[in-house]
Amino acid sequence: MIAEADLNSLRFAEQNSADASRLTKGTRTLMATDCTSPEVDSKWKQSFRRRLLAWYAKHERDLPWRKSQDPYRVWVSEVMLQQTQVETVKPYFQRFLKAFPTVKNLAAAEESQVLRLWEGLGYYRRARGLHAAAKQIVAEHGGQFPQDVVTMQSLPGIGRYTAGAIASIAFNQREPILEANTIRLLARLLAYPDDPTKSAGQRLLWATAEEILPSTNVSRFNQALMELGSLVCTPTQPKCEECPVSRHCGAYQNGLQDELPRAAAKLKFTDVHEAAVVVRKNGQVIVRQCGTGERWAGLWDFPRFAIESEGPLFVEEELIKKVCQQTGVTAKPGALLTTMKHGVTRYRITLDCYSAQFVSGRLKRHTRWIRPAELADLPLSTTGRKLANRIEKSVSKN
DNA sequence: AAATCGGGGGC
DNA sequence: GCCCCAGATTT
Repeated sequence: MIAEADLNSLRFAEQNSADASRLTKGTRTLMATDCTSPEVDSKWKQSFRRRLLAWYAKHERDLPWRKSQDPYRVWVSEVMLQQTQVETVKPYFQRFLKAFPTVKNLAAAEESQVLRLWEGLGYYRRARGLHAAAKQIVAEHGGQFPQDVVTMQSLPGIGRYTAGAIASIAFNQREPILEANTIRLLARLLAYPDDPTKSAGQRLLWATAEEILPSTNVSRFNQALMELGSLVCTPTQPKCEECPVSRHCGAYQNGLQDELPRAAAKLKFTDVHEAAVVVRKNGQVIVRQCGTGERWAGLWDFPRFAIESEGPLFVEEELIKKVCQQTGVTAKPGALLTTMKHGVTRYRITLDCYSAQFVSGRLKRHTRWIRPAELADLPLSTTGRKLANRIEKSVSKN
């Protein structure tokens, strides 16, 4: 472990103002504001670009969204890749593009179908935004994907990164990107001593991402940055001996590659106890569609709520009351079917799944009876799907 | 500036 | 268990 004093002793620490024109190599500043000739930093950048692109020519992965530069494909892939790993996205991307090959197909789709294909990817707001944006592109841009980043960022789900990614990757525009891989890579390159995800670091790294861009080949350059971050400049045990730009890297030159970037503060989890209830009547069960503003908006779910009370009797009472509140129906809770533990952002949830028998009452809006087999057509949350599969099994056994 | 939104995979 | 992931949006 390197002491904080060592990190702060880096030349970089003195330059914490957002000045991306100071790219460090070792302890020397290559782009000093005062006396360095423009040629030096120009050479540094040229060398960096050339080595990066040469490396990428050898190591570029064959990813499904790289088969063309169709902005629609790039867009869908970038949205799916937000906070989601490449390997996870691959099969979703293939299915999605098969179902909706063009922006017009997507715009014409039912939202439930879009969500069904998104099921399991998480952050379902992305799917709703993608669908809404597709409609907007058809309505306002004649089905043609907009080419400038400002217009792109007016579309739901497209922020600074995604706009820069589409503009550069699909249209080869000189627009910077900054995301998980390149935050890590650039933070090491600059030997940035603080948490690079905080606002000061973000300002600096965005400026750096812009500064190092070539004037041509931006599409490949930005992808190469991410690829290098993903394959070589990894979070732990970076493969610096394989890195084409280790000679440009402040962290490596100072032996700090295992210490940087500095980790973000850990967020604390809150334990929550929830229940989901399978209310049965005549071989059907109750599901409800989550409304706007709720978690999982647009998805369907079993009656589900937080459990406040302790002890089986009190819990049963609470189940009855909250099922009625949510569905309008009175039901008698039965067996505990299963318990699942899962995480939703900052919550650690213990989910108890109960069976219950319909007693009386009529369903509220956005709530319906359904045969378990038909649940296959509805978008559910991951835990909802697991529970649904369990029900179908027990039905087919009986 | 900080909180919120999910879920899977790696170690 | 904990860390991490081709971030965006709201407060």
